Amino acid sequence: MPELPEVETVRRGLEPYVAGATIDDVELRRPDLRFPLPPDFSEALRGATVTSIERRAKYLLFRLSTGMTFMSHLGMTGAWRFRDFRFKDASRYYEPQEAEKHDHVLIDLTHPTEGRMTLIYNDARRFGFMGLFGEDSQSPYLNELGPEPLSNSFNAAHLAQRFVGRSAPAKAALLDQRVVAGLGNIYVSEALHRAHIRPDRTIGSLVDSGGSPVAELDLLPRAVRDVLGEAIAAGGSTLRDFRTADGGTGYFQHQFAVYDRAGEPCPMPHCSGAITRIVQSGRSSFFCPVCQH
DNA sequence: CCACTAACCTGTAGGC
DNA sequence: TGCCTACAGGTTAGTG
Repeated sequence: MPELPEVETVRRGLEPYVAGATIDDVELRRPDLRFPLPPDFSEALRGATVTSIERRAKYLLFRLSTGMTFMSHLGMTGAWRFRDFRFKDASRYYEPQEAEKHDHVLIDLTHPTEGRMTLIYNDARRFGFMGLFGEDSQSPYLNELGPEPLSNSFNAAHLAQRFVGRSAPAKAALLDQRVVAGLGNIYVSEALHRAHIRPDRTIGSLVDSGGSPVAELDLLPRAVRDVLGEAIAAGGSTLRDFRTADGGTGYFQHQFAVYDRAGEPCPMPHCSGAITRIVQSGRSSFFCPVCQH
């Protein structure tokens, strides 16, 4: 499900209700997610106050008053939703409900002004996982990540340095979280289309003999930033089951230029191409064979 | 180090 | 309706 824009949408949805809230209780209904939960997981959370919620790449980071950080990765189908039975705002009232299928972790919270609520982690495929650490650098998941794509450290010079002399296809290189952190299958296709780079192009060809980025590679960081920024503004993309914490959907899927649009005309102005689907390392890529090279 | 495949797990859509 | 196959937004372990 979630790439960077969807995770950022979740973060923004949780923040007003979870930041400042104290964790009263943790219930593990099915703790065998992609990786085992830390043994002291529940104990570390119980009684702590969530001081802030941050995002790094596709990871949600709940900073705790104890100095620890509780990390959540949503995998393909992970979602956090509220079962909030005492919100002060009546328009946000949800009926108390029985746990639903694939509800794996339940966190009871009390917020000083918003009241009590339960935060529920649901994940049908259980590709999501959670972690607990004191410093980000202690987390093996975080400490090898490449730059945030919305930060200044993500630029063409960085990509040229990572791409020089390598034969991997552009698609695989941008999915590699060590190169740039937060892109997934949708936004790689969209960004490569904007930068006029075919997903099967060898990345070494994007660097000239002096080690400098060629013209298309110069376009790529801006293309990535633009598409992610627009997707965040649209609340992410809902293909099948992505939901914000209050049950809403994203809207960016209506603005896809290429993703899941095989056979449709290329939306690039003055381009006569038709969107084509190919499979790379077992996953779909979409591109325009006319304006991407 | 690099490139590629298989695996993890469940649900759904489409063909017959 | 049932059965079968293909595919799905991610990441890691294992293989050359």
